[in-house]
Amino acid sequence: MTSILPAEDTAAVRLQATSAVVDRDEAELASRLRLAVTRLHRRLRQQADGGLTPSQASALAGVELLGSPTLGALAVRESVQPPSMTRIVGALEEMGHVTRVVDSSDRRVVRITITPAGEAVLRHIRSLKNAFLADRLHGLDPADRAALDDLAALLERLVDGDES
Amino acid sequence: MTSILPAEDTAAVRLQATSAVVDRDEAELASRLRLAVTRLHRRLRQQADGGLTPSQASALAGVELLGSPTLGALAVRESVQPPSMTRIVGALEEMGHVTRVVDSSDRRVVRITITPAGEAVLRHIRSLKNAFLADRLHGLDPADRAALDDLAALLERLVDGDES
DNA sequence: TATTGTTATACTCTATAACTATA
DNA sequence: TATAGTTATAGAGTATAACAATA
Repeated sequence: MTSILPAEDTAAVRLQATSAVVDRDEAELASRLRLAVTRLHRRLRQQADGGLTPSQASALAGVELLGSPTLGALAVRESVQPPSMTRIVGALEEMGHVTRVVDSSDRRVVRITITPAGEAVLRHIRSLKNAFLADRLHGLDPADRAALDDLAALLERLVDGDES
Repeated sequence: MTSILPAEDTAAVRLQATSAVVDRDEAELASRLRLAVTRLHRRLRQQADGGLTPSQASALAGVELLGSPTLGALAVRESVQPPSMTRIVGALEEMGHVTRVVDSSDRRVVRITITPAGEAVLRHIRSLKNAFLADRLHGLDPADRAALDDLAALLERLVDGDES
């Protein structure tokens, strides 16, 4: 088993970096990440793990994480417009994975709550071993998995915004 | 400036890992990556850097990387079906970023070649400093950027498949 | 017959605009 | 008037099926 990480050391390059070089490198890195994410998304799109599309799975995880968010708050987290979230939540509700409850103190507001069935689906998704990515990751040594943990954390922070 | 990478060390967890735990961790990691990529893709979708959609930019980069690939080979790399690639390439051709040339030895085959204008667009995209991701990455210290370079390489390998 | 790519058509996801209900 | 969410409609991206050209 070989390491999934490239062997080359970039320290020498960094030592001679000027500010302009740093800016250029950052822009190039951003471009690489963007292209890789675009292609990976297409691969992931082709499978509906646990019967959910990627968007539905992401929204359901968001409902769990945020804890009965309003539809609007969920739309913000998922970077979609409210009408799009109405549709996604409608599909999840039809499958019995969430409930939509009108807020008693402000009846314009709808709160989305995950159901036990929804929790079960999330557990199922998180345990899938034969999905595209799980297959790619299978059998990595601990060092590579640690790097991947970092990568996942990084991607999550990049999406959520960097308030630190 | 703080490090973009998480501080916690996962080594302790790994040391006590049994095979079953490793499998479960891999599945969970795959799930995290999938959800993060889904949401990040939606953020990236909202901007058309350099006048290209993410799909067009990815295909154009693929043409440059593969070096005048056939339409079919490009479709495989981009994980889309041939009819989809016909459309993407058609758009790129209309913009003058690629040319479609019938192969002389097998006239069923179309070779896609990047034009000087296409190369210029790729350079432009790679130098954008105010795109969503570039903005997120701006100001990282060299150590973090080095880590990010590795993570980008890892992400690219995950998409391309792991033939090592 | 098999293969490469295109055309025709339909589906999914998301967006904007207009609307309803509530504040 | 302003806000939260929904409905109506349209656009982008991709897929499958059927087809044309070539091998």
